[in-house]
Amino acid sequence: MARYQVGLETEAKIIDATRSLLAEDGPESATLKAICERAQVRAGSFYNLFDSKEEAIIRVVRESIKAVDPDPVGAGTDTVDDLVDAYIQFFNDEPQLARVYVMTGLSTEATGNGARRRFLKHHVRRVERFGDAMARADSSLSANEASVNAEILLGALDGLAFRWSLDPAFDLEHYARLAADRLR
Amino acid sequence: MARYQVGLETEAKIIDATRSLLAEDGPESATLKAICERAQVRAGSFYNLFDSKEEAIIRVVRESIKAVDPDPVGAGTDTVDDLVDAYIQFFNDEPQLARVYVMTGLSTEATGNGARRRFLKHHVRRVERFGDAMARADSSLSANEASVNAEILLGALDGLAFRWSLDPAFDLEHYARLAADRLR
DNA sequence: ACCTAATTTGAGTATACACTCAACTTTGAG
DNA sequence: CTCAAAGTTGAGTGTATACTCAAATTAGGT
Repeated sequence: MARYQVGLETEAKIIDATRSLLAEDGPESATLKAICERAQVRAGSFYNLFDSKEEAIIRVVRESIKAVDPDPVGAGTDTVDDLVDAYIQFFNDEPQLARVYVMTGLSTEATGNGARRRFLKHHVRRVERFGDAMARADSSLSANEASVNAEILLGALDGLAFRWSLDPAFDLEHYARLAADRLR
Repeated sequence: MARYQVGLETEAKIIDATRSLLAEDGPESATLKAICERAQVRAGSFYNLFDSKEEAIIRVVRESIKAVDPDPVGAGTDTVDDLVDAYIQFFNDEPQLARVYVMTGLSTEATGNGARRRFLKHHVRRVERFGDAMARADSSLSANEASVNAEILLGALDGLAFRWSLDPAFDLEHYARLAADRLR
């Protein structure tokens, strides 16, 4: 039989609870008890929908990784500015997911050891996209040079994003644009 | 009565064990059991020397924060290159501590909530030092401009260091120098 | 209205964790 | 050598954690 509406809603409540907990205090605080309390659900209900706590956390982390780079199969038409704008917009529009991205992406806990590999793969993909955009903008750039430049720019963006996660008052948008201008 | 030699040695063994565990797998894996096994010490001995597991971890984290910026009361004579060199040297000479610096600095777990504040304070101090060096090198720079530039350069360095922690084959030295050249 | 499968419940299990302590051993200054 | 303090031991405590399951309830297609 197909799934019921209530089940889908419960699932959404659990994911919402997990996301907000991860964003507020990191993976350490996203215990089963905390998730269930916030979602207004009992443990048995959780395990009727998820195989493990990890599963819920990984879903949120994947969601955040996906959100930072919304169109990974882009036809290769976006500019560096487009990509930087998308990055900034992600932090403006989805600060909760953005915090999850920085905290769990950078922490390698709670999501087990595979998280490192997954995040690295994601990073390599992004370097490619940025590198392609850079090569398109400056035809005198070799593919390798473009890739190096992309690596540096992405390093700077991620470093500044971490800085923001330490102190939400940090004007990420301002600094990210400055960094992008100088590392073009 | 003064402390015995054996006690000091045990303390060192515990700190060594804690540091290597933190460097290998992050704070999550640095359990009391793991620390004691690696240090070849029983739990009671640990608690004869440390008030809590936290204490040992914080000692190592402090050690790493200190090592990244060895002379914070410098007489204001170092150049940006000096500072970047010191950063690179830290990662070359003390890769274990460097991993702890990146992983725990960026993760905010295991060391409680105060870790964020402490790390931010440390960061602000470093921005000042880099900013001062930049202002010294280019007298046309206002204090504020120098501080902004320092923030961007440090963001890039930290982002690239994180990249290295994901993949030890990443040539941090190369990229860090390139970033420093372009963000001077 | 009926009936099956989806969903919920909450008490219960197993385990890993940080930490304690009373008895014992070792250290090293006098 | 003596002896008090420093250090060690390891079984034991309490607690938080992730996870289970049989029984009860609810959803929704027919």
